[in-house]
Order: sequence, then structure tokens, then C-alpha cells
Amino acid sequence: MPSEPQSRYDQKLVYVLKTSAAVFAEKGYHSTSMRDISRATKMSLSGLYYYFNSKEELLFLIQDYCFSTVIEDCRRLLDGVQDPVRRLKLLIENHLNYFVNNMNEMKVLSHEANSISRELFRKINTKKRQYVDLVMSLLAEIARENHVERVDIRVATFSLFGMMNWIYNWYDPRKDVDVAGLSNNITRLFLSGFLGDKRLESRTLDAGSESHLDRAVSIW
Amino acid sequence: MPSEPQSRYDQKLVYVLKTSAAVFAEKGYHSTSMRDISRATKMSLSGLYYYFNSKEELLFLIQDYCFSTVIEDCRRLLDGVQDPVRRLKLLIENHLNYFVNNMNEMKVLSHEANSISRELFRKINTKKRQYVDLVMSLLAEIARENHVERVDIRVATFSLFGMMNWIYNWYDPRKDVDVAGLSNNITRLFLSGFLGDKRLESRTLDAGSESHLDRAVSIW
DNA sequence: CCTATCATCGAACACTTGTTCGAAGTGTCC
DNA sequence: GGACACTTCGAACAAGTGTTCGATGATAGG
Repeated sequence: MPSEPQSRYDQKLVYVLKTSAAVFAEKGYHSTSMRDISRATKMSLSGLYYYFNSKEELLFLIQDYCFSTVIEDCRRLLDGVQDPVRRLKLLIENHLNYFVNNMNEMKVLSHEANSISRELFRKINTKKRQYVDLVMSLLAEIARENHVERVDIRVATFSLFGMMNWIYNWYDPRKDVDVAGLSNNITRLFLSGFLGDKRLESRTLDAGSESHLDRAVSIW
Repeated sequence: MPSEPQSRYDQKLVYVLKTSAAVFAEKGYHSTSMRDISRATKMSLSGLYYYFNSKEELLFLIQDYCFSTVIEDCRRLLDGVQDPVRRLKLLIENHLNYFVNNMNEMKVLSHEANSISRELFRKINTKKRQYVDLVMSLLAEIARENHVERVDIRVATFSLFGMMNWIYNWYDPRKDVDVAGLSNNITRLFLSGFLGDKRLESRTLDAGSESHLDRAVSIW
């Protein structure tokens, strides 16, 4: 539901969501108190509850709004593009661009995915699953076209998400390469990895394919 | 400090750590109360404090013990191996093997990294940095040997960590490929991606190297 | 068997948490 | 200017939080 008429109410809601997201991103959802939110938004504690019914719903609103926008923009961007490789490249670019420009919200989205109850969780998870399925089927299509074998599609899909979603743990816009560079690097890294490199087949990889660690080790 | 003489005290401490890790992994650190821990360990609330001084220190002990073991095992495994590619492969294998066999603890380690105070955070972060540096220098060495260009080492390093550490969000030992397969897939995926695939250079990747999204988009 | 150390416990404390409720303020249209 | 809906607030509540303390049970050595 992003990009609506924007009444006074909507504007302030968005302000509350964005401000709260920043606090959640910094301190984490559970260790942020409603009083922290109150302080950050410069609103009274009870005044906040005019915009949502519970702290949990606040988290949900942030996540839902954020996710909806990512997906919507992604659809718009991919519309009309046929080549699956190109589609994937655009998706990665969109995802990372989003992540970097809305790091707070995306951190909350990635990090606090399990912090909401069954009910609300399902609403978000439906969208998330659609997004994941899109990537997975894209990879399957690419694999078919390029005769990619011996790569588990599920592993590949979540490896890609891992590469993309992990960035909130390390990416620093002031020190690191910019979004375009980041996007390029990750796209190249993943795509050529997924499509495979023949040089490897006759080299170290298969030579050491017998596992050195197949026993179940317990650290304790 | 893993693998010590194991007195009665040590054994019970380990029991407490492992049990607590499971609860933390399921509910998250902040929404787990000491009463939850008490219930899970079948110990009294105050009895727990014989083994640590605060809830935060409990989290620290879990993380420290876990991380120390990963690093220690990694060092032992890599000892004597010269070829950097092979070293990397072993490191990935060790990391993933650990992760899968100690999913609870590793989830706590990956997910609750920011939940401890400055003081204790530093002690863990020192070890973490060593580990990261090891991977980073390994990649730098591989890049040099194989004339890998146009790949940001930092991006590559954390992309690899993203691939590996994200698995607690999706990996299900009952449904997914086993550890050896997982390790093989991720190693192949990353390594051939890192070493690069010449087929891509003349294909879609560079053709679309102009960014479609360089404007700073705000979702709100 | 006695004793000193280790291990565990129940009960309580001080504090923070999310949320509610009725009232008061604010703006807008007739 | 009066009426009405929209928005904000202070004060309070009940429940749950991490932690402490003094005392009691267990255990092993002499």
C-alpha cells in the first residue's frame, strides 16, 4: 500500500514508522521501550497509540510497508524484461539499492522477522514467500537455459539472499564501495558462481570432495 | 577455552549454556526471561546465578565458548595446509559443519551479536575480527594468485559470511541437502564466483553495467 | 561422624514494561 | 462562534523483569 494520497494522518504515521524504525534498528526491537519511541518521536506515550494498537503492530507496520515497497518496485522494474539473467540482475540491483537507502527499515525487516506473533507473521510471510519464489524460479530458469547442474536451487537461492541481507552487518556507506559497485560485485560474484567455472572442475574442488568432517561434531 | 578437564561444575555449566542457547535460539535473547531459563534447566531462579553473574554474561559465555571452538577447530584443521584455495575450502566446510551441528548456539552467535554491552562485546569482537581477517587475507591471496580483478575483497568476504551465516534462517536438516552437500554447493558457488567466469564478461553483466537505480530512492 | 566447601533454593525487592482511559487541545466546516 | 470529529496528553495500573540475600541441602576429606 505505499504511495497513497498522504493525508495529514498518513504523513505523521509515516514519520512515526520511520523514526521508530531507526530506534529499532539501533537498539533492537525488544530492548526498545515504548518510552524510547515516545522520546524519539517527541510524542506522548499514549499519543502514539492513536496510530497503532500495540508495539507489535508498530513493528508489523514497519515491516509490511517496507516489504511491500520492495516487492512493488521490483515488479515494476522487471515488467517487460524477458531475459531471466537480466531480470535477476535487476532484482539484485533493486534489492541492494533499497537496502542501502533504507538500511534502518531493512535491518528491522531482516533482523526482527521472528519477533512478531503467528497472526501478523503470516501476513508478511505470504509476501516474503512470493518474493523468494520469484528468485527461486528465476534461478531454476537460468539453470535450465545454461545447463547448470549439481547446484541445489534452494541452496543457491538462500545463498543469494544471504549475500544481500547480510550487508546490514557490515556495510558502511562511508567506507565501502557505493551501491552501484556493491550491486555489481554481488551480481558478478553470484552469477558467475551460479553459472559455474569450468576451471574449477579439474582443480581443487573435486579433488577434495570427500568430506573431512562428516562425523557429527559437538562443541560442548 | 573449550575441551577442559570437565569437573562436575564444568559439566553443569555446559548443560546450562547449551540449554539456555536452545531457548535463546527459539525465543530470542531479549524476550527470554530468566524464569524461562529456570524452567528449561529445571533449576531455581537464584540457583542459576551461581554459574554466572548476569543474564548478559550468560549470553556472553554462550557466544564466547561457541566462537572459540569454531576458531580453534579451524586453526587445527588448516594447520599444515598450504594451498589457499584448499584452506578456504576447509574453512567453509568447518564453519558450515559447525553451524549445522550447533544451530542453536550459532543462531545466538549470529543473531544476538549486538545484544551484549560494549565491554563484553569487545572481547568477542576481537576473536571475530581475527576470524574475518583470516578469510579476508585468504581471499586476497587467492585473488593475487589467480589474477582476480574487479572484485572488492571486503564485499567478497562478507558475501561469503552472508552465505554461510544466513543458513539459520532457512536450513532444515530434515528437508535440505546434508552438510557435505551444503558445503560443496556453497564452496562451489562462492569459489567459482570469486574466480570469475569469462563467459559473463561479454554477456549481460557488462552490457547493463550502467546503473538503473543510481538516484536515492526513499520508500517512505 | 564431623566439618568445611560447594551447590541450590524460596522469598522478596526495586524497577521497567506495554497499555488504558477520560479529559483536554486543535482545526475545520457551516 | 458553535459543533463536531480528529488528535494529543498526563496519570495510573497490573504484570513481569533481573537480581539479591540469608538460609538450607548435598558432598567429600579427615
